[in-house]
Amino acid sequence: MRELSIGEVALASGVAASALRYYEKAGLLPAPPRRSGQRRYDERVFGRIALIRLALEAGFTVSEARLFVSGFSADTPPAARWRLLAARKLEELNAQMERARRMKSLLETSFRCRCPRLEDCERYLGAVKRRGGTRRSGSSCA
Amino acid sequence: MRELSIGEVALASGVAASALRYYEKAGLLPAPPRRSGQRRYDERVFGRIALIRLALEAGFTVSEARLFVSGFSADTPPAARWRLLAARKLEELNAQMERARRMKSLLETSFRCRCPRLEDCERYLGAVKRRGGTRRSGSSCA
DNA sequence: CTACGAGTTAAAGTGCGCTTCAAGTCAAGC
DNA sequence: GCTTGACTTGAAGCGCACTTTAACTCGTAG
Repeated sequence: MRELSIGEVALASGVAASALRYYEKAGLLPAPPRRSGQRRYDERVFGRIALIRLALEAGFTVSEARLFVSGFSADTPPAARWRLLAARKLEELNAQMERARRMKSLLETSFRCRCPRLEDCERYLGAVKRRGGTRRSGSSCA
Repeated sequence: MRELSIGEVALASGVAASALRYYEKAGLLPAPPRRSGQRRYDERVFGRIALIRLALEAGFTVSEARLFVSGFSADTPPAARWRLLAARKLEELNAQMERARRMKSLLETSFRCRCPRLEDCERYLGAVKRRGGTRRSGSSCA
């Protein structure tokens, strides 16, 4: 199990060294042992980093991600708060997926239609908003 | 067709008046006619606002959204750039949905498992990352 | 011994999407 | 005439997630 410098971890993970230091200060990454002042990581850090990136890219704020990874790593589990966060985030993820789905559908439709007027496609948007299908409204977007 | 003040539009749309002014300056909303200096909107603005909010909430930047709505409204259509943006955004939306799906799956699983150690669940995360299923890895997370 | 590259810190800077502020205009009501 | 409240503008401020900067310490190579 090699010991890795912050530069090596940055290179291998694709996350900048400055971001890794920032995550550490923010309580997302545990402070690794130092060799003459320099951080030495072991390979398990990659799992943690992947977890952090997934959470952040899924829309968690840094402090939400902190609670998430700390609750997740089960030392001092603040189970109640963790579950509350998880439940809230599940709803947000559903909303996010729904929005992405609607936007995709709108983009795909307007990609292939030569919709002459904004209004027509807004009517489509309205349809998308309410029913969410890829079906087309009777009135527009040939 | 009533003429609406910015305050009325803000109230009805749920978007702050300051944000509406910002959208106008940013070229997302057309500048409406003024009555003694004050903006007067008609109801069609709500469609535009919904379009803008959907795009922004789906992860478009303001300038992407500007291209999107302007290309969409078909006066001076910069079709090539529009289609390029649309294609790129479709990919991003797919990535976003995939991330949301993975995060959801992780959250749901760890919600109901009393996973004792971070590593085990990271192994699960690895499984989620590679295969993306809700299936469970042989080794962890009872 | 010197120079170099990679690391260290605290603090300041960045870009985005707004929000807030300060100072002013306008129409309506008393 | 005066006040009130909603509006106007440009400019400054904010929160977030980092990045950049400045000044410094190490270990290694020449």
